[in-house]
Amino acid sequence: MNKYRSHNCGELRKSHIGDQKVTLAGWVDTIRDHGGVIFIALRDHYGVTQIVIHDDALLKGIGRECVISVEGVLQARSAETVNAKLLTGEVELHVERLTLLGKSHTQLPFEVSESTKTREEVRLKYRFLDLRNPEVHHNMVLRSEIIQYLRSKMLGLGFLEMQTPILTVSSPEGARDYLVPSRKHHGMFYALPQAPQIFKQLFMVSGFDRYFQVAPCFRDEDSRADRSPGEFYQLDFEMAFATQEDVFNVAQSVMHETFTHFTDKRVSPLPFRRIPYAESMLRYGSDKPDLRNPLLIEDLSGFFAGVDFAPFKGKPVRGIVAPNCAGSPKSFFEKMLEFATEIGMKGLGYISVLTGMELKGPIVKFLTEAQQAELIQMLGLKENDTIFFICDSPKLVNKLAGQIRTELGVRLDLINKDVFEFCFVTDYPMYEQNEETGAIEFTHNPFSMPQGELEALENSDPLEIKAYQYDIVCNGVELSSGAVRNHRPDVMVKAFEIAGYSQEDIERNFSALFNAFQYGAPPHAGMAPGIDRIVMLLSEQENIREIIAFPMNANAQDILLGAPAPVTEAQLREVHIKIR
RNA sequence: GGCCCAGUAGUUCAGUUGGUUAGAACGCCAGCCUGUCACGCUGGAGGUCGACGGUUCGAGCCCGUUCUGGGUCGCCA
Repeated sequence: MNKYRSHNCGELRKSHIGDQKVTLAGWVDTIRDHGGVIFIALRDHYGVTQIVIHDDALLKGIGRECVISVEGVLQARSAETVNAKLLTGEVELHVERLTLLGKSHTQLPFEVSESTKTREEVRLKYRFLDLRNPEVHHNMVLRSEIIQYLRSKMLGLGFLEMQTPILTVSSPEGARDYLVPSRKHHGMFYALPQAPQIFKQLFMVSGFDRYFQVAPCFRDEDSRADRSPGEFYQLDFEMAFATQEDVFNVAQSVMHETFTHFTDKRVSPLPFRRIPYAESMLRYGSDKPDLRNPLLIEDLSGFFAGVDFAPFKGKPVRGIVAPNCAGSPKSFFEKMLEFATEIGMKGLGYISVLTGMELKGPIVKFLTEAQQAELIQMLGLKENDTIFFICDSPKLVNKLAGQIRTELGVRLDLINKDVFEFCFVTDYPMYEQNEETGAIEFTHNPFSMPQGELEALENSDPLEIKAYQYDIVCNGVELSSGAVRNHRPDVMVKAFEIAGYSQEDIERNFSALFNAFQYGAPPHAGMAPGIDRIVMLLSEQENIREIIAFPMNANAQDILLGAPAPVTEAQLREVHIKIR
C-alpha cells in the first residue's frame, strides 16, 4: 500500500464502506469548524472528499491549502447530509490520525477557487496555486487529452511522429527569430525554429511518406489574447505524393473527429466548405470568416456607380443587410456609427425598410424611385431589414466591411454559440504588389506551388497567379495555414525571379532545401494546425494563457521564474557577447 | 512603436462637487458553535490610494510626467 494514501480524493463510494482503514492525502480546500465537529473538504487532482474531525487538537497549525494525509474510517452520510454536488458525496472519512505533509502560508495571495477573477499578474506569479483551481486545472487535463487524441488519430492515419532540431538556423523570411549565441563558433548564432518547415520537407525528400509532430514553434512577435508571445505548438504534418485534396481529407477528418469527441456542439459536417480567398475577402471581409455569423457582404460598387451620391462616387461600396434591425432604437445606430468611426470610417450610411416597403435613411433621397426598386429587388430586401453601407479605398473596404459584419453579428446576437463552423480558405494569391514600391512580392510562403506551375509563371500576370496555399478556419479563428509545396527547382527559380530574386539568392538563403530538391523530390503538401488555438476553442477560453500551464505575460516575461533575466559576465564571455 | 482601458487592504471592488479618522465583501487573526458543505455568529488586525511633480487653505479625486498590467493596430513567410 502507498505510504500516503489508499485511495484518491475522487474515488470513494458507498461500496468502499467496510474497507479496513482508508487513508487520503490532499490539499485542505475548506474548513468548516462547528466546535464539536469539524468538516474539511480535502482536494486532490481527482476530486474532493469530505473528512470529519471530532478532535480539534488534530487540526492545530493546519490551515487552508496545507497538504495533509488522513487515516480513518469511511462512513456513509445520512440521507439528509448527502452532498449531490460531490461524486464522493455519499460518504465521508472520520479521521483518527492526521499528518501534515506540507504547510502553507495562511494568507494566500488569492483564494484558489476564485483565482480566475484575480489580476493576471498575481495569478501568473502564483501560477502553482492558480493551477490548483479545478477550473484551471481542468484546462490542462483537457489540453493533455486533446494532444493525446490528435496523436492517436495521426498515428492511425499512418503518420510517423518525428522530432526536428530545436537549435537550428536563422531564416531570413517570416517572423523575428529567437537567437541563441554559439560558444564554439565566435560571432555565430543558432535560432529557435519558427516552424519545422524545412526539416519536414527534407523528411519528404528522404522518403518518409507521412510525417507529423506536436511541434514547438518560436516567434519573437508581440502577443495577442489568442497569441502567446514566444512559443506555441502546432500539429505539424506533411505528406508525400499528396495533393491539396489529400491534405484536406486528413485535416478535416482529424478536426471533425477531435471536435466531435471533445464537445457536444454541432461540428460542420464533412466535407468542410471551401471558400476561395477572393470570395472570402469580398463576402466576409476577412480571410478567416466566422461562418456562425449569417450576415454576408454585398458588392454594391456597380449599383452606386449609377447613383448621384458624391461620397460613394468612383469608390468600391459594400452593403450588409441586417434582418429585423429597422426597429432598433436610435442608440443602436449611434453605437454602430461610433464603432465605425473607431475603426477609421468616415461614416456609416444605412437604409431601413419600413412597413409597406418604404425605404428610410439618410441616403434614400439620393436614389431615384427606380433605383430604390432595383436595390430592393437586387438584395431581396424585406420589411424591417436595414442595409448598412461601407465605402472606402479598394485596399480597406473589405476589411472595414468585415469588421462591421462582425460587430453587427455580435450586437444583433446573430452568432450561434453552439456550433463549430469549419472551412478551408483556398487559392491565395501567389504574389502581391507592394503599395509603396510597386514591387511584386510573395504574399505568403515562397515555397508554395503556384497553380499552373511553370506555365503560369511564364505566361500569366503575376498578380493573377494563385498558389496551392490554404488555411483552415474555425469560428473565425485561423487554425493553420498550409500548402502544396513547390518541389521543382526550375519552378522555384522562376517563382523567385518574378519576386526579384536570383538563383544565387535562393542558393544562399535556402541552400539545404534547394540542394535537396536536385536529388529527386516527391510532390508533397502539408499543414500545421495550431494546437493552442484548438484547445482554446474546445475549452471555450477567450485567452490563450488559460490553456497554457506556464504562460508568459503579454510582455513576453515569465514572472514566475523571472525570464528573461541577465546572465553573468562569465557566461557572456563564453558566448562572445558584449552588452552595450 | 501608436492608440484604448485599468492601477485604492492579501483578493475583488466602492469612494458623490476636491473637505473630518478612506469603506464593503471575501480572506486572515481571536472567541463561540456537534451535521456543515461558499456553514453561522461576535470581535479584531490589516492602506506610501502604483510613483514623482504641480494646482489648492486642503488632493484617492484636478493637471503633468512616469511605471506596471491588460486589450488592440503595426507585426505574426
